[in-house]
Amino acid sequence: MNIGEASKASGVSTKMIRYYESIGLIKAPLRTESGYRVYSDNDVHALRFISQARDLGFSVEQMGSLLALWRDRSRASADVKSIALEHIRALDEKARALQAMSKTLRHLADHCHGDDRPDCPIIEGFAAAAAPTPKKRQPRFGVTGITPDRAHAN
Amino acid sequence: MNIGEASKASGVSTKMIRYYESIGLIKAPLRTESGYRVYSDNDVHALRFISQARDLGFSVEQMGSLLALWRDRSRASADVKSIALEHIRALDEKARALQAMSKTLRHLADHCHGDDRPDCPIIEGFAAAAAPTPKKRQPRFGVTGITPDRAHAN
DNA sequence: ATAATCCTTACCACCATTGTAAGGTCAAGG
DNA sequence: CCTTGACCTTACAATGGTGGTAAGGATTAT
Repeated sequence: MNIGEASKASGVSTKMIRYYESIGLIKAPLRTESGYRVYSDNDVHALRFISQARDLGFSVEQMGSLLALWRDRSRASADVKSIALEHIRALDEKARALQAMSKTLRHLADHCHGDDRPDCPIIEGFAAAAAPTPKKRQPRFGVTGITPDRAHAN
Repeated sequence: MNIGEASKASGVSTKMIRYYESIGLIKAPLRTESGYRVYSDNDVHALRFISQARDLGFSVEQMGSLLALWRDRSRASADVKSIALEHIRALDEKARALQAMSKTLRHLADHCHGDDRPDCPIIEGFAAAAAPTPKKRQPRFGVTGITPDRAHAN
């Protein structure tokens, strides 16, 4: 299986497959005479694993630990479990934060008339809410799906 | 107010303030004789607005639209509302996915012996789960709080 | 044989953010 | 008045993931 097929089979772009290899997240596969990477079903498996974990919000770095455990089957499954539990906690926490955001937003939206009067509390809420938060910003979040109408246009 | 004070007052780093200015998200402030940026309370307000929106997961691009609405109070609040609603939807969806993930992980963890036998189903579950998802990857998520033990070490 | 499609590497761009370096400015204290 | 330290200025690099592009070789299909 060459990289294109592996990509299709795993849902990971060829770009990212090579990238993951380059940072040592996956091991360098064998090559054909002519230098083509050759992947096994197992590799695809790993890629799908990665894709999955990525979707779950694991950073590439975090996946390193997970993958290490996966690869080295002799590692104690207790390790896996504890890592997983830690992730679960982080996951839940993130979901909670997300819902809090949603709730805040919804609350504001509920009090926004939705007509053409410019006194929508969403914006006031935004502007007024936060105490100067000197907390270090988390890695960005990007809940996409909003069409900005004039961003960067200045 | 110079940039440092504005930063402290708004919770936005001086770096980012300059960055936001450079991409036109905020307007270039007046300068002193010697070139120092001078900010007003209003500017701090806007910065806090940005900080807030950022925390809620709006991308800088998205904030462009929000900010435009904020600045131009005559714009229909319906615009704001629809943007917010769309964001809420995305937020909820993400939270849902996160919880599904957490649930899966927890389920797997529950069936992981936690001893030193290497047949922990977490990893198998991960690897097996996803159908090849050719969906374009969302901006990353960053469920932080896990210490990778050997990432990148290959 | 040739064309189309794939592969390879090597770059560059993006976003949001932080860091660093080299220099100018300001306020306080000696 | 001069030094010191904290601030400001710009400019440039790096980060993590990801996408794009280009130049050249390999494979496949016609």
